[in-house]
Amino acid sequence: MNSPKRTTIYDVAREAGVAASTVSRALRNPRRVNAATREHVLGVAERLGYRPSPLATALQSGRTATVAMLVPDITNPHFFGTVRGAERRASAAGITFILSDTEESADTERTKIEHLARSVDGFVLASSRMSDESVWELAEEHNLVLVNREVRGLPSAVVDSRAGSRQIVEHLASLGHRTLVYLSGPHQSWLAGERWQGLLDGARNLGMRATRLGPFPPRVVGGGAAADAALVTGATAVVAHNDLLAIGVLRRLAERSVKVPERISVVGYDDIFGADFCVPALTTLAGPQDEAGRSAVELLLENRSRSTARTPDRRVMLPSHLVIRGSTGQAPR
Amino acid sequence: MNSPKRTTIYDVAREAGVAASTVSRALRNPRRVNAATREHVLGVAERLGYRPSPLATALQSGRTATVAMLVPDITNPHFFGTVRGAERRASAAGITFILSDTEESADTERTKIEHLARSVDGFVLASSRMSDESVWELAEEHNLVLVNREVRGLPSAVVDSRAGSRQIVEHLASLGHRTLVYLSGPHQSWLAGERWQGLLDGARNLGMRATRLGPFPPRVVGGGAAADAALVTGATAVVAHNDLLAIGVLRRLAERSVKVPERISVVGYDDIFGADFCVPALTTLAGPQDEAGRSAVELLLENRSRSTARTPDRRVMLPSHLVIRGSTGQAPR
DNA sequence: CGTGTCGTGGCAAGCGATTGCCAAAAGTTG
DNA sequence: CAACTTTTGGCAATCGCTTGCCACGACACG
Repeated sequence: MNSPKRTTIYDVAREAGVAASTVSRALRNPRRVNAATREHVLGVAERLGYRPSPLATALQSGRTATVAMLVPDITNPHFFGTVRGAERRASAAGITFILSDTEESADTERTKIEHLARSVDGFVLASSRMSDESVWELAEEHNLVLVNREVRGLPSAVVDSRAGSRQIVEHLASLGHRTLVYLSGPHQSWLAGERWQGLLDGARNLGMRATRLGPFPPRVVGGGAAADAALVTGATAVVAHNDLLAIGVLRRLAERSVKVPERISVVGYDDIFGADFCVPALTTLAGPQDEAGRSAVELLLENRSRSTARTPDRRVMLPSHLVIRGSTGQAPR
Repeated sequence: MNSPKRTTIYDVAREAGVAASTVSRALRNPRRVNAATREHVLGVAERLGYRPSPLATALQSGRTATVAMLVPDITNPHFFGTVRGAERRASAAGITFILSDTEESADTERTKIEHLARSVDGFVLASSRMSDESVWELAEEHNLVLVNREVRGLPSAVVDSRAGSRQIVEHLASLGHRTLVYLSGPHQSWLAGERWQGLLDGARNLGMRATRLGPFPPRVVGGGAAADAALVTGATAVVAHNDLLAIGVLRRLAERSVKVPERISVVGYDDIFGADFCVPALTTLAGPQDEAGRSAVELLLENRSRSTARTPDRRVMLPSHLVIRGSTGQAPR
């Protein structure tokens, strides 16, 4: 492995009979050299199979053409769409994409940022678990864009959960439900707060009663306890923090022979893979998660200007929509 | 963003009253400097919040402490486990993890490798779509480890599909099936070949008849055509290239009111998320995919020695096991 | 034909580390 | 105490590329 020597800009320069600087310019700054020279240099470069060293370029110019995305848990299907969108966008721009798992920990998040800081142009923080202050503080030093999280003055791409949550409530109300229980996600999750607020707003408007339980681990296994807890509240509808949890709930309810949706309706968030073929199929709030990832990278790219001048905080808010399936139905009477 | 100036090794050197080289040694090569000086330097470095520049280090030393993983399609749940395992392992070793999607294309694969070559210490190629020759050729120049793919003389980590496929056949035979049809995956997929061979072997041993159909796109949508094609063969059991396809088949069969497993049994591969809660739950060949990812990175790390001397080809073969669920049953008579 | 402008290309100084080589200091030995 | 070895720290080159600055020639203009 590792060829003895890769061809450098100097090899090209020598072969083409010009200075290294000219080669560099021919490559990066076309208008700075004579068209003819440029052609020639490009030809030689091609012939020699020259490939620039991203490292050297980055070291010198300060631009790494790399972005990193930090995700609390790559295992969680919730993030698949976002990761995919971000990767695609980066790749399309010829930007290297680093993916890192932060294990649901704010500390790990901070550590990784510090660690990667010099190797990337910026970070996409998906559902960051850090406090507002921490994020804000880090943003002083690093180029950050948030996904599904908002912090005063920082660029972000979020899928609207509030309006979506209100849609959920309206949907439930239209089916005759008068009470709902929200099975909350992680304590530090901004999204969980948003969702709850949206539900609360909606409930208030429609005169429904909404209660919150949890937090529960936002995974299938969390659904057991969540379902049991939900049942004792007597609510006719449960809204789970995400589809994973909702699927867990569905499973537990089936175990306990509680009919869905006859006896109780279940709603999730994210419309992950599988939400359409679990039984009953899950009513869920779908959103363009990959679009969020895409936008985030885009914002990052815009921001690459090294000016300390904060760009007018760019925020992207993406609409969500309710996908109605078999897990919601008329409230029992 | 981007603080005006990050502290460099020189800042530390000045502040500590030593030469830059000493600082470098204190950090990397402890035994090369006096313990006292070392303490002092480390203290100053700490106080100044010094963080080495991975770029500079890499440029000089040739080691980037970075690995890249190339995946045909990050969207495909099949790879989630592998990606996760690889990311975890890299992260644990303090190694930066680059993830890239090759869009099921051998060309993209090659391009990306070429592009990243200078920025990484090696590549993990998951289910590479390149020809044996291409891979072999690239391996001359780059540090490669394959996942779920074998090429003469190259290190690889694979989940055993052959033995697993035989298990599948045995299982089906024990249920009285006499014929099975394999719904094949992508043409260039090595794995598809392995699986088919395993099925064929098994069938031969047990006197069953096995036929192959396809290739089909290994996604849920591929299941429609696949199911229809399978039905006309009259086989009582279908083995789909992966769970995605199997789930698509299940769905199509349900649409056509073909009872599973009464009328026909369905088997998948991978045991992806959802395989346990689709209806009927899917019998599938499960394997430690994350283990494969983990091992691959490990092999890469071992190989980092820049010696051109090929290390004794390390291969890791991981056992798979059959998970039997509701989609397989007694053959109809 | 002198002078001012532009268009091009080269020189050389970094970017932030690592490392071979050398020399001074310290320790060892007879 | 001389001669020698070992420890320890510094100098400076190097990795491959970018870019500010300068110089040279061509061309335009009066």
